[in-house]
Amino acid sequence: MPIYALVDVNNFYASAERLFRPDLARRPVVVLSNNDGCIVARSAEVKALGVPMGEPYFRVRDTLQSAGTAVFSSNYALYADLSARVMRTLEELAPAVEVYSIDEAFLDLTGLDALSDPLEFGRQVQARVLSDVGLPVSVGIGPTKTLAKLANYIAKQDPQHNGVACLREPDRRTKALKNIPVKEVWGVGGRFAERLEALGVRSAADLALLRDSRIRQLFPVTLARTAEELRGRACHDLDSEPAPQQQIICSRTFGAPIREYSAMREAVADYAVRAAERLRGTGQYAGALTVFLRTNPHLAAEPQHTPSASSRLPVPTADTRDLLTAALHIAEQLWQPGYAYIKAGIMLAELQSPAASADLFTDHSARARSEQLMHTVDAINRRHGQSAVTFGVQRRGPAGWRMRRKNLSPAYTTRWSDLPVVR
DNA sequence: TCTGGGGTCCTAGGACCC
DNA sequence: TCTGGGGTCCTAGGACCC
Repeated sequence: MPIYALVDVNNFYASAERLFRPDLARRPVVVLSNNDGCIVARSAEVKALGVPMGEPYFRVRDTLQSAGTAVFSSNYALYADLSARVMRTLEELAPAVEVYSIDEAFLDLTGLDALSDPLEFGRQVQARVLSDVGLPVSVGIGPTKTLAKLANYIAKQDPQHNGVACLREPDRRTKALKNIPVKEVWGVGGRFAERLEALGVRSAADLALLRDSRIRQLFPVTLARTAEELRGRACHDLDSEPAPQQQIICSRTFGAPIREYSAMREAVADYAVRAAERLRGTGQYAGALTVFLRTNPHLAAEPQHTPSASSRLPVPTADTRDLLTAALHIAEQLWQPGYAYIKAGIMLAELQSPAASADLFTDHSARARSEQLMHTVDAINRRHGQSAVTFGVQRRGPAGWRMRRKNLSPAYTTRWSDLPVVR
């Protein structure tokens, strides 16, 4: 029988901010989304205040302030680096690891000796990550990924567990699942939960007991798999080598609305350049590109415009110049004066390997020159900072549309000038 | 004043083909 | 009044995840 663990970092972004700020150990901490818009991470103290995940910051600003909360803008350079360190440690502890998100990983523990005592194994994982990286993790263990996720939920729910729980034994499982709202099950979101509750399915145990034919009749097959996993039969294998990415999206809300095309052009160019960098990072070429613009949907009284358009690239490419040309061409067609746009974005699709996109008519020497140039640009920017080399249409320096990040912490671990100093 | 960003999978329905 | 059936591909929308 397979056995999985789900390990995740507690309140990851908030814990990451605390790592280099021991003075914040007992203070409430929140981290905001891009543009300092929403709450995306909360320390335990903030959760206790009843501040929900995803809440717009301006609505809870006063509450947070009077509790003496330390507020941070998202610092992805820091989180990505710490995430990589956590994953490296996990890879030393388990034969196979699937990095599932920036702050969590599934471990395949099948056949591991440590499993005679799963809880002890979980405690070892906690201790190792804490000593290697300095971050607190929780560990859930179960015979399927869905049950490992649920065990992780239980581990966090009840302080008695100290962040480790196991759902391997069938009879313990039946009891535990009764107390878990169906909404907490991995794969059951708000919509499905509502419909399930209308059918009288309130707990994870209820879902496990729901007849398979009934589920398939009313829901997509994905939910049938989820229920099967709750019953202890694995439908999802560990995916330690994920399939190549299918699309790349680069989009941002602006720091202030854009009313002039010249500013939109700068923004779209900026996003296209970033999307292209990320594309090259995957080693793939893009065959199609979409641009979208959006006004502010929260301002119902204002005129709304949310145009988008795609085009297939003449030849699949990872060259920033090609992607810029295509993106700006579309943006120009989408643009209509008289609107206050608050967001724009680029999507790259039909990603494919360079080999797959070459044919009889491919100009291989032009391709080689393009690859070399882009490689050089990327290398310089990696070494000297993201905008050491920019393209003509990109704006250098500040602009009103750039994202707000008022409370950004230093890039402690990835930039020499930001290295923490001990006095 | 202030409401994130980046992904995947599934399904239904239309277009098209034989 | 009559106007098949079945297959494949694509797209849009909706659901989920973090």
